[in-house]
Amino acid sequence: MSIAKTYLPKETEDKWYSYWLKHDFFKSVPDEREPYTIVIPPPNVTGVLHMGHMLNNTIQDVLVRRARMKGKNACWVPGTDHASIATEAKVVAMLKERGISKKDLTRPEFLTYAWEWKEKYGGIILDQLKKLGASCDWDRTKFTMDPDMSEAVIDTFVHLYKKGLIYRGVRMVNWDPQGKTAVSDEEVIRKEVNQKLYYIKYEVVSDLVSKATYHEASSTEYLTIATTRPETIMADAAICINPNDERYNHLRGKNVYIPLIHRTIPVILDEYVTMDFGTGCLKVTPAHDLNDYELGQKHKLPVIDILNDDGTLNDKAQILVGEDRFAARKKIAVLLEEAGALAKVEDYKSQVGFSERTDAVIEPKLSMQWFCKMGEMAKPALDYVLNGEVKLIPEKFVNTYRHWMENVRDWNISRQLWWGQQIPAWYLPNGEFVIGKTVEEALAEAQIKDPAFTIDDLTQDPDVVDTWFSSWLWPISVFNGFKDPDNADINYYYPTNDLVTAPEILFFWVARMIMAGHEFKGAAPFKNVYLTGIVRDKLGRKMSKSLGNSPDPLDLIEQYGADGVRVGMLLCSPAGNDLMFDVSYCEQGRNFANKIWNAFKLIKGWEVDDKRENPNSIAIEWFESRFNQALVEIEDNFTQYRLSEALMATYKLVWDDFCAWYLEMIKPPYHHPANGEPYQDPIDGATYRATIKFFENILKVLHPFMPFLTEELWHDELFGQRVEKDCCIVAQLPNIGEINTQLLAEVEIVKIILTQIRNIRNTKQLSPKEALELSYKSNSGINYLKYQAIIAKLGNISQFAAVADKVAGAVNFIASTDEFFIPLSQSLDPAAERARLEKERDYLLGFLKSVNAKLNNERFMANAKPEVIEVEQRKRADAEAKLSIIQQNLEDLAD
RNA sequence: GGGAGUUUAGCUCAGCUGGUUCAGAGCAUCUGCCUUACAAGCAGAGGGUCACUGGUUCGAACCCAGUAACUCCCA
Repeated sequence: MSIAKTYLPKETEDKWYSYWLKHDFFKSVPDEREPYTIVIPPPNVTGVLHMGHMLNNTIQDVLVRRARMKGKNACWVPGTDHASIATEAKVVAMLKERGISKKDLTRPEFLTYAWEWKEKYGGIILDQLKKLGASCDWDRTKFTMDPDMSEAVIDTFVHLYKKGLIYRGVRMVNWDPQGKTAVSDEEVIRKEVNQKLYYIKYEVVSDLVSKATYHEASSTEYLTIATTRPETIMADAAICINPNDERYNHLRGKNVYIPLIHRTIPVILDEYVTMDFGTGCLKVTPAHDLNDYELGQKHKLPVIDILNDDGTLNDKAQILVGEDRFAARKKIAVLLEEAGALAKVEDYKSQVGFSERTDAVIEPKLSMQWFCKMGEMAKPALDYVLNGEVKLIPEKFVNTYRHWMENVRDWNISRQLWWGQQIPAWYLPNGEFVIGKTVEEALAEAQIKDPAFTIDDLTQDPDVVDTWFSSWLWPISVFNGFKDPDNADINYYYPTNDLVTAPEILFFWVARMIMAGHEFKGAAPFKNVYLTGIVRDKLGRKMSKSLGNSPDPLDLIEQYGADGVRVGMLLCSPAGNDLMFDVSYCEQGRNFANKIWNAFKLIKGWEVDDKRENPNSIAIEWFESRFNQALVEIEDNFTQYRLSEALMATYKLVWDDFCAWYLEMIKPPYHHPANGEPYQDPIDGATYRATIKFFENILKVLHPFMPFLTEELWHDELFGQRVEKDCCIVAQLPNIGEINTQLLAEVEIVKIILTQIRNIRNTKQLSPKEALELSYKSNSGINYLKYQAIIAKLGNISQFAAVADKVAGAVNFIASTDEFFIPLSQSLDPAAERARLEKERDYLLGFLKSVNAKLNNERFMANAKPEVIEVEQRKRADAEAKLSIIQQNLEDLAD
């Protein structure tokens, strides 16, 4: 059977993924090995795979696969979160399509539909991850609303309530009128919006006579306020001026009428008001603005809420009742105009909050919510990061983290939704509430207050807790660490090792997981947090569905293969930096896979002759050293979580060192007899076996990056018979062996010699087929005879000899401090030769000057470290040696 | 307005404690090659005022101060 000309991912990916699954290679159970654990950042059940997931999960899979190959018991726990708001919105939309309205359903009916939806769509994203090669232990797949996970949430709520860390209070919340729920500050996206600033005239109440009995136009006085929200004037509780603002001295202690509704409100004084913004008069609307609320509290102003939950005006507004807030804004502007109360309208830009989930404009709204106190919990969570027990990668995020934790606000954990864990609070007929894990427990609590209470007296709070209130428990709850806190899994896997996530949720999620870890396990949930960047397009725009600038990850896999895409993602993803993604990176990944495939094809095609001598011992020894050197680099990069650099080191090892140099060195030559068929020599057994060993080791190193291709090749008969469970995925990474640094350095010089020879061929337009003669004059003491075979083969050199004197009339070049000569039939161009030599001489003279400047500087000699001085001296010696050669050549040219 | 970060080749990025021939890598570009593994390839080459201005130092891409542009977070 002939081997395909290029690597064909489609023929291998599904095959090996099923094979891995069938043999339980992803499965982890506690044993005596060291554990390596990652819990997946659970994607939303509403989601489909996007480029951010691709990046994030590629990184996790690379880390997990590598740990597995280092002999650790690797466990990657997958799962999804229930995403209250997003999912409820999806379900509501689905019902609407079917002509069902949420408000016609009971809570259990609605939840039945929601679970149906989750069962149908909730697993899509996990199935997509399989295409990428994710080696999760699927038997451990969790969902944040699994019964045990929900139980942990409720237990936690009760626990924190009893500790006094959860309370109920009226607060100004970010209200999403479309989702009809409060959202956290972090879920509000601020955008600059073009608005209008309305200048509205409030009539000052005359203190002489009541307006009804005595009205004279000339005596009417107005003050003007500027607002972007004229529809809220009906909720005004006061007008505030700065006590230092002399313009308004005369207004102190007075009252004004709200236009249109003619309600009287006082003028109050507070330094909070900015004198030079607008008119310097501020309308105070405690129900509809956070700052106004605080101002209202301070001055004991009434709170008049004129908005319904859906953003329409209620009857407290008196006018425009039932109108949407934005429609009301337009209409009231007209009404004010007609009433002569609108002084002017200006264009104005300001920040407006939008709901991350529904994109509705957030309405600040007072409501009764449940809160979790953060202050006490933030302190230890900050310490874990500051003292390095939890490492953030890259480190720059420590500052951001600290800033947030030092200014943390209490966490509003209630959501006015049905999809999620219902808050375990029950209200009594008198308005008091009790907390209990179950209604029975709640009843017991209630009966402490009054033994007469029965279950019928209890009404459960209809709200659910925030989804993050589930996911902050994730690293503990996936191992059943709440119900059974001493079980084998949690004891073995917790704390986990690495968490890979986006910086955007450093606070929402990472910080809170650390808090929960401390509170419930007394230990941080992970040791390292690797923060990935945001995937952007090459214009730097964030990839999003609405922009349509995001490729479909599954299409990419289809086009470039999973391995190609994985390589492509990693090539452009330094930790913590956004990455400018472009499909050309995947193309590079695919090309790399193809390169490896072709190296395989080459080796596969060789005929072996065990009777032959091994002519390649130097090449083999060299590659072995080079391979070990690369292993050190790669290990070092992984230790520092520099995954793209680890990949690049691997890439160069394979492409440059193995394919371009090693394989070319050992490749059996072709012969083209004058009469007869061309034929290739067989390869000797020693070289063949060494090469296969190298290749197998390379497959291991590549495996975490390119699992499918490596597994496919691993099972080729080239490597002998494999038993069923002998797979690349569970192979152990090679140990780092000896590195012969002298050999490595000398081969670098040999490479320079070969590059020079090729260069000469190029510039002199000599065919690679035309053999050349090479002689050399060694000053360095390098034994070039050792490398004669390699130089002869790769340079197509027919004669290679040491000479005592320079060869006249030959092209020459310098490698290290040694001189090389190639006699050519064509004569040299002395002018060009001179120019080349002079250029090189000038460079060396300049270089020497700078080195000498250092060495002749007393303060350098006094201050620099001895090894630095040594280096400088060697630099001088080398430069001087080269210069003398060039000088000599120039003189000879002059003769 | 407050805080953090970034700025190095056409693009994406390395450059660790200031000192290796230090100005690098990959991609892209250019030139020449269909050379029996690979044109998704091979061989070679070009490409940079290290954002700008000062300072510290024997020595600065690196340390300090200021300036500019961009990004993010908070208000």
